Amino acid sequence: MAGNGASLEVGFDELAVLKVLALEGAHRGEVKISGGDLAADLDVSTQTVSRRLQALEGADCLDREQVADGQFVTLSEDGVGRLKAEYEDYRRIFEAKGTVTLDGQITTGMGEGRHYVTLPGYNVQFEEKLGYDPYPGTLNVTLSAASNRERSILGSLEGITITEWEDEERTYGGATCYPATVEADTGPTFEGAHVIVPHRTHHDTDELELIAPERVRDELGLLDGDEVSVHVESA
Amino acid sequence: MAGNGASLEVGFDELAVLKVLALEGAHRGEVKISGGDLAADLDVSTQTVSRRLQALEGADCLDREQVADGQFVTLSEDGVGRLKAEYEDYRRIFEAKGTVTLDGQITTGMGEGRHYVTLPGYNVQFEEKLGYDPYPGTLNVTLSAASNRERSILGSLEGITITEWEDEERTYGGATCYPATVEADTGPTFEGAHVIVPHRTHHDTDELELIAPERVRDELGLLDGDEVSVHVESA
DNA sequence: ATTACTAGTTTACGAGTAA
DNA sequence: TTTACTCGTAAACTAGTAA
Repeated sequence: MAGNGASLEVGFDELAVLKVLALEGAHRGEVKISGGDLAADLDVSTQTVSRRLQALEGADCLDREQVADGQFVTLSEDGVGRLKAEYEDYRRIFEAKGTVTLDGQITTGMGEGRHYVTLPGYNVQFEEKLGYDPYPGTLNVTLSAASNRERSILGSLEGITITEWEDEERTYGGATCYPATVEADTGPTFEGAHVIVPHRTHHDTDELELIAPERVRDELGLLDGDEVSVHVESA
Repeated sequence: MAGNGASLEVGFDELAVLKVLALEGAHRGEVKISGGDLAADLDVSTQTVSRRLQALEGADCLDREQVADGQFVTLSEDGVGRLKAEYEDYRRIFEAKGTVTLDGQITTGMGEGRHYVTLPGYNVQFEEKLGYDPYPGTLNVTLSAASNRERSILGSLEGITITEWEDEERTYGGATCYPATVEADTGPTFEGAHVIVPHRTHHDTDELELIAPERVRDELGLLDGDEVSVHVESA
């Protein structure tokens, strides 16, 4: 925490400046620009551009060499990295990427899965839409911190929708299924499972639930705590 | 200018919200989220999230349906369009796009090109890196307003770097070359030329300089004012 | 022409509160 | 729990000036 002068934070506004600079080629090498040009592109004042460039320089996102009528700017590795992270986000959004791999440990759920999977309103849909009658129980995986952060990528995949239904007593919420392959840390894999994501569930869980025609635990010889990789595909 | 309540402008901060929503799949259909989750993702307060969602809704970037414990959000065509525009920018930056076409009129430069092209420090590099000894002179094209705006895309193409050099008197700056094909308005084309962009040049010029093994003007029968399309490729 | 400082104003923020 | 108000404060903006 060196006592740097002012706001050296790189927010979305600063990122926009980086992007414009990269569009001019500053990620590839030295590019000459003037604050006025940037100001016009970004629709802000030249003073604001000046400040944002200082912030970016202070955050080691770019190097500058000022001359009489402008400045030469080169994006640093850090700067390009930030842009690349944004780019990766947009790719995840628009290029329905084929697969996502999530890592975690086998865990024992609270038995809810077993109950729900056997309910007729769901079971009929599983047979119809997934093509099999699931083993009465779910394989639960506690995701690693990194994978849990990636969990949201599932939303960008094509899923198989299980619609909500009701009986005389209550309503049962819908869910989305994604084809998945379970790979045990020790080598063997199980194909033909599905990740099932209930629509009405707390977002802040780090558990992934899967269903399959057979009991995956038995097929792969999995015990609680065993590491697995779940390869999720687009439907 | 309808007297809308407050700041309905969609800035980069609001765009960031759109992006997070899209990562959750909101560009594909209804997605359930809570302001708190978004606030955590974006590292801002829930109040700010609330305000930004209102701004995005006011700008017709998304539709919302609020329920007791959160809200269902769907990105509108407008909202997805804004994200797509961003994505296109990032693609231009990172996916060295194959070709760019710039249009303009043939013009007579100030003869500087002829002088520089023949200097030994450059000539040696041309032979080595481009594979030919250029005709002693440059083909100058005054770009149309639209093409001049696209000129910056060149920076995102892979180029061939001509390094700076010096003699006893002074230093000669570097440049970047891009393979190019010149297409005359009348039909004939010349392949095997190169756009040359000096590193130390004013950004605000609307002239494009090309070098080639032969005199392109003669090969294509070009006169000042003739319209040409320059197809620039990635090296 | 630039860039960047200081000063004054506006805008955006987050805490608290209500529904 | 939610979402969205009000309100006091803090941050960011633009205008003007200097280098």
